[in-house]
Amino acid sequence: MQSQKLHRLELEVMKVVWQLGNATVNDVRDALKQALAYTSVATTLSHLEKKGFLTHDVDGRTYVYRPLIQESEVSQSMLGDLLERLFDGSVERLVNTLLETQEISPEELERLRESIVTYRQENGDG
Amino acid sequence: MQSQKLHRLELEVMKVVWQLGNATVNDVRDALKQALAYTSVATTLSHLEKKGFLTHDVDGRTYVYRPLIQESEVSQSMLGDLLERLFDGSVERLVNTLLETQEISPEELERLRESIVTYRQENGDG
DNA sequence: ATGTTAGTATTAAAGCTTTAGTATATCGGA
DNA sequence: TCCGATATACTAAAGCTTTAATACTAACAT
Repeated sequence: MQSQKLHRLELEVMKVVWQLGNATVNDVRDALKQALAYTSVATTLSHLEKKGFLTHDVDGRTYVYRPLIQESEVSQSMLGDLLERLFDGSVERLVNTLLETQEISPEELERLRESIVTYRQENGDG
Repeated sequence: MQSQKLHRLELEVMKVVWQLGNATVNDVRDALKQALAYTSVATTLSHLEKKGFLTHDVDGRTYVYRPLIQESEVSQSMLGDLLERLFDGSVERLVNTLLETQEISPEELERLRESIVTYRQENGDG
């Protein structure tokens, strides 16, 4: 697996496949918000397979694609990339930017705090 | 200002200009890690100016570029975009991904916790 | 058997960023 | 004044993703 970075359309297509578990061209096409020609979707799936993100099984004439990489791996990779490029690797700066710009409910803030505390405990406090 | 999303090279160039406050083509060229022809940097600066991210003053024959947009605006915009596209807008999922994948020191974890608590207090606790 | 339909394979156009060559202008020194 | 150096302007090639047309193939209904 190379870069684990996906472009806009590639990511949207992968999201559908992740969601459905496996998917044909038509499955993906139907699930996409964006209206695309059948062949556009097929080409994108081919690309993703060539890049190693997907593979397919054959069902009659039809290819049934399934992921070879987890959504979490891609999310981690792309988030890590943005962290470096935009925030010079500073998690603190990134999180503070989120706090400043996103509307976060008190409940979610509390869960965030708990996540951090839990994580801190699990990984040795000092 | 349109999309506030910058591509790889555009972002690297803007980072230099933000850092220096203002910059000539040579200033940017010297500061970039990547070796590029003078004209490549000049073209990129022109593009950024056409897109409204920069403007320039004239000093003799030389253009001195300066930002028209703050780094924080771009960071916010691009992070928000990733949040939507990768985490369906869930700050919690994004932050948990950071906790799982990034090496965060106990000190930084503590500062993160404090940021969240402070932010929660400032915005009405429930 | 055969024609229609529904797949995939192949090819490439369109649209974008990156990269840089060439042309042109101007400043400054001999 | 004239030449070299250095600056921008203009143009476009290279490399990439997105998009889709066309060609090809096989299944299935009649």
